[in-house]
Amino acid sequence: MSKGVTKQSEDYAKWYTDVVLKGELADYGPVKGTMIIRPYGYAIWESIREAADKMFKETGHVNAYFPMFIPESFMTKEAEHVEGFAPECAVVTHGGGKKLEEPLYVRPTSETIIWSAYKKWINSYRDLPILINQWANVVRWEMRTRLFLRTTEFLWQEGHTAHASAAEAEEETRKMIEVYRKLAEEHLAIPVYVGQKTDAEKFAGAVHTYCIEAMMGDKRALQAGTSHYLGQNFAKAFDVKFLNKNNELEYVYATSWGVSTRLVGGLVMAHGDDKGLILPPKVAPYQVVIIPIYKKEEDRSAILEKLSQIASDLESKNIRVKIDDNTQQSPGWKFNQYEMQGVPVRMEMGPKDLEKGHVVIVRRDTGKKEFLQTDAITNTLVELMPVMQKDLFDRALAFREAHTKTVNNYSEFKEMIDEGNFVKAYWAGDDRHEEEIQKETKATVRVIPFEQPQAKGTCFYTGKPADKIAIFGKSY
RNA sequence: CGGGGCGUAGCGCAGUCCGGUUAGCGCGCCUGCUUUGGGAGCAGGAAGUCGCAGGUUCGAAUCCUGCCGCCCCGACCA
Repeated sequence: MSKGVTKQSEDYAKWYTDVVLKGELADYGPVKGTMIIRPYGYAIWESIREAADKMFKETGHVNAYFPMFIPESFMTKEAEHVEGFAPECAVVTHGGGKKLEEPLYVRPTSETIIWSAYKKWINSYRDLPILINQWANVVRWEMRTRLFLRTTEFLWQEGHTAHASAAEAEEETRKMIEVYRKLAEEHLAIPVYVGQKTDAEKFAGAVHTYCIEAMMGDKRALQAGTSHYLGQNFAKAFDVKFLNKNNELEYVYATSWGVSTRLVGGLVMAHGDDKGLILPPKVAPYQVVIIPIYKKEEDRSAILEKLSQIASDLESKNIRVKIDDNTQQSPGWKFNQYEMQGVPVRMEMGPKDLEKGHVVIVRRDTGKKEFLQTDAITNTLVELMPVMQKDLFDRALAFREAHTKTVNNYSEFKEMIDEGNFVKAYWAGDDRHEEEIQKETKATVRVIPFEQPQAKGTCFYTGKPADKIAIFGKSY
């Protein structure tokens, strides 16, 4: 196995795979498209999960769990939904050594099984809203898979809420896309465009879909989270009605929303460089890795004693620390390994440092080295963590802004897309126009941002008056 | 499903065209000694149904036939 990772400029896709495999985030499973999430990668997912779960609870949601097996008859109840999902579903036909009377779909998402339960639970407006989230695995038989970004089985959370009015459900849909924006920007340090999907890109079964959309290091777009306003589509399919305050029967209004382990892939591609991963402090399994350097046994014990003191001091301030005193690898090997794994800060201490009462600190994002007096370590690092978190966000934002171009006509559009940019332009086209553009340029409307300019304009493609701008890009 | 490529040690590969002793190399792994401030050195060692099945041949990783699997590009995809 070669030492480093492929350079981004040489082959970005290879770079990504190298970082994920050699950084020990994940490995391939035995079945095509499946993924083993290794402890280091899983720790990153756990951090994302904890942050998200906290926000869900703060917004009034509770967790529950629904079965993985869905009767075939459920899947076929919502026409658009079945059309969208049936081709990519795994189906169980046998159980207990016998052919099943009704095939069971392995959930690709849980709207159907959850709404079949909501039918039992909802009678009156007094039963609403229901604000349930579940953490689960889902299966989609994808043709082309990539670790974290698109795998046959993946982990995610799916919120499924039921409401007594369209307005309330719409408010929930918006509230949750805002939760995702915060998760991406404040926790993962990934800047995102927030807005609405076009009809061509929306969820199968939704009235409309909101999303957060991020730019990766190769300037391609990654859909990082979605929140769907489902209207009464699933309530009608599963006949879920409630008595409103006027004693009238009405179909229930629904939302669903999710983020997945894809976010881990987004994290890799939003911040990584030629040395590997760069983790924002908030998601890093350990924020500081401490590497002792010594030759003689007496140096070793003195250095380790000092370092464990420093480590427990940092831990008392809630900084996650790992001391690597493994003697099998050289310090140089460790430097490279932890850089590949994106640990925010490295601390070194050798005999000379111990003598002088300082340590060496190296920031992963800038590579800058500095000496720190031992009594200043804790305060300095406590202050450094939020600074690094912000710097990473700012850097990603500056990169995205530098590669988002505004255009006024189709030839400019093609040129800018060809160079790999996001394109921002007035848009009044429909599904058909979008398809034409995709055929010619591979780019699609990633999102129609909520944030819009005051002025109206002219659609760059159809020439019609347009009151919205859209963000186009090539996507993962 | 169409086009291209690849299956040889845990990983990455050479050897295949043109059949011929005991199938090599790098990394990793094991043992020992020396090392440790940017992927350590030396010595020794373990590890292979050459993707599977059949055929040709005195002899097959190598030639022939069939099959299986994987990767890349395209189609497809929240």
